[in-house]
Amino acid sequence: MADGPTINTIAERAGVSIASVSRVLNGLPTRQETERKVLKAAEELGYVRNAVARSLKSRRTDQVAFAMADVGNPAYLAMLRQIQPVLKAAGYRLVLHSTDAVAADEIDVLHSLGERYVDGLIMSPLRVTDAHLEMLAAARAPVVIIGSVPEGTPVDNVRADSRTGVRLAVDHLYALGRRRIAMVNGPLDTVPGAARGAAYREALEDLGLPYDDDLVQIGDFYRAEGARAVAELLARVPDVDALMCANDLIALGALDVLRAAGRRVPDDVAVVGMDDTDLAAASWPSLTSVSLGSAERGKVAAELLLDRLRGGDREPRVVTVAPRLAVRASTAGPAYEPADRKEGGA
Amino acid sequence: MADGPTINTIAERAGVSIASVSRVLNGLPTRQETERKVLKAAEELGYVRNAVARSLKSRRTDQVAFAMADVGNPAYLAMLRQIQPVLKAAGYRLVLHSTDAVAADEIDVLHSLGERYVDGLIMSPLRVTDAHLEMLAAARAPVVIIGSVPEGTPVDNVRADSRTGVRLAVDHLYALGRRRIAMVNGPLDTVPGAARGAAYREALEDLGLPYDDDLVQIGDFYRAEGARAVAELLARVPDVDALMCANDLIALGALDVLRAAGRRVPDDVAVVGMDDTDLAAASWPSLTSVSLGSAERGKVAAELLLDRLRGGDREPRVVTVAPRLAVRASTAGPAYEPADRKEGGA
DNA sequence: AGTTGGTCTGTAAACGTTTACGGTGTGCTG
DNA sequence: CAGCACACCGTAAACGTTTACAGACCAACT
Repeated sequence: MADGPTINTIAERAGVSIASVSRVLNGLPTRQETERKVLKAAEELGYVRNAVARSLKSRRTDQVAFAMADVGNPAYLAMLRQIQPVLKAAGYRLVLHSTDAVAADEIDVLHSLGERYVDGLIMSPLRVTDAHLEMLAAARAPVVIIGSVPEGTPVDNVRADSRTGVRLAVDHLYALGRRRIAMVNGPLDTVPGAARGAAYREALEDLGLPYDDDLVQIGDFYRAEGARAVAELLARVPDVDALMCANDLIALGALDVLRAAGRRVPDDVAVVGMDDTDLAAASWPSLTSVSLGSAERGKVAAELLLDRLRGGDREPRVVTVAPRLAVRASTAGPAYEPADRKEGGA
Repeated sequence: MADGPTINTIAERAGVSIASVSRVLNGLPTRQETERKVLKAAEELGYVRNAVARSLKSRRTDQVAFAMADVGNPAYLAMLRQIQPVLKAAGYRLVLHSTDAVAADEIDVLHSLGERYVDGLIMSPLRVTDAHLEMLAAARAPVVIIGSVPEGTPVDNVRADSRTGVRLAVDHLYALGRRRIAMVNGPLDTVPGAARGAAYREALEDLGLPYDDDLVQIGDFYRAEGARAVAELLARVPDVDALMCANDLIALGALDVLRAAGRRVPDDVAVVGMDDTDLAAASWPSLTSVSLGSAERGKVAAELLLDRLRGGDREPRVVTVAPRLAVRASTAGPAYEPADRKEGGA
């Protein structure tokens, strides 16, 4: 691992100045003869341009960071899957941060923008505190936030619409004739928990269905917790005929419990999940799920950032991605089993 | 986004030289008074050290790259999940490459090591060509390969053991009394396909079971392809009582077809997948699957790389990670349904 | 008082590029 | 043949750090 050749080494060997070498390497107009000598020397030496030195001079790194709350979470992975190719196509490298859902880590990432090791940042914070807003206002590089940020914050912003998402699901269940539609939610002090709970209530009201406290069960966003919550719910309101779950994992837990209790899905109880993760198509019965467009949000975020890196000095933009209901067997019956999707391999 | 303060700005404001500023900022011994002035100025200016300039001088970037074949593939994601925290804890940033399973892209990544934008690389190539070996021999930074690499290649190497993995599964099926054990494989010209096919044959021989061409069906590593393959297989050998699938997705396809054909799992036909992805625990019945230790391979690879970055100049090391059989309901029956795993949320 | 030793600080070079500027040589025109 | 325009090239500065080296200062010793 001896020291590699630099532009100086080439200059010596080719008998020209470093300026000429640089010009050739950057495709600036040069006499053929010089170009030939330089390229020959570079080739022979196995020269590769030092990205760090170039960055120092050019004040750009061709790197973009993506800070996700949790490397394990399928929703963020869906974003990552879309972000990666967009950046790659534009010639940027991707630096990945996992903030482990810790606000302090998110602030750290924003702070580290000052180190200028990336040209921009896409971040999906799980909650936006005042400290976040302060750092965002002072950010030393363009930032795109996936999630909601107050009006007036000087960053581009890509939002989901969980309210409409929940409504799609509830309307769907209503259309199928269900009238005792319960909600199995995660903690209400989380952003998604609160939003989805409120949206459920609204959707019922708009349909003219009574809101019944007994039909709401709070657990957590995990499979086992979801199962526990559904078990309680079934004991309390045996006549429930549909479950709106705040999450695919909760919904999987619901399927476990319903199966154990001998309730048929969807005949006796219909089940809807949220996030439309890979798990939804894999479960059995396959799970109807509300997609909040993680994938698309990732793609849009990457495109917004690229746009800004290309110099757009326009107003901060807000894009809201429309939710979509993926109807499968857990509400619509076996005819909706997806058997023919191509999914990633080996 | 005005130009940020540099060490020079601080020096001026504090009335000292840039050398003193640097010393204070790096915790080298300094007179209290100087230290105070510098820190005060830095604080007031909101100074953040420029990572690029520092890297140029120090010849290290505190970045490590991970090149995975496919951002969508759960096996690589499992590696990523382990690699990320290990690097983060050691103070390294993670640069993520997706090579889209294209050999030329992998070569590109190896080549780009010469740009010195990272201190090291973890790579999981889907196949190792001569071009790979050449680049590896000339690599300008430490590399760890996840996958197999010939003896004598000067890089650390973390291997799976799919042969033993397949044997674990086949032995398990045999112990359950199955004697017509079929294999549903992916293309034989892929590395995993070939290895798993050969291992299946070996395992049967060692158990004294006859190898029967009719019991082998080639499809592809996707769910729909798996389903198609299993349908053909069932038509040809209706008395099959166990399916060894080369992949979890194939196995999910198998479950689809068996259900449609009215065969009970595992009573009539037992099913085993490979890779032990999240999908295995989510499906119903839950899927017995051979884990080839993707997660652990990622972890070990990260640790090996860190070790080398810390200066170890030792021989290249080879670590083989032992496979593990995750027994679930698709072979062992409902008692093995996992109902209580905590999995990632929101 | 002159040396010694020690602590702290400043000057300047270096890391490997890019690029503004001015100099050289060529070929042309008058 | 003098003069000019032009194409090409080299010198040197700059990007923002780290660090080797030497200078300045002070206290203490002979």
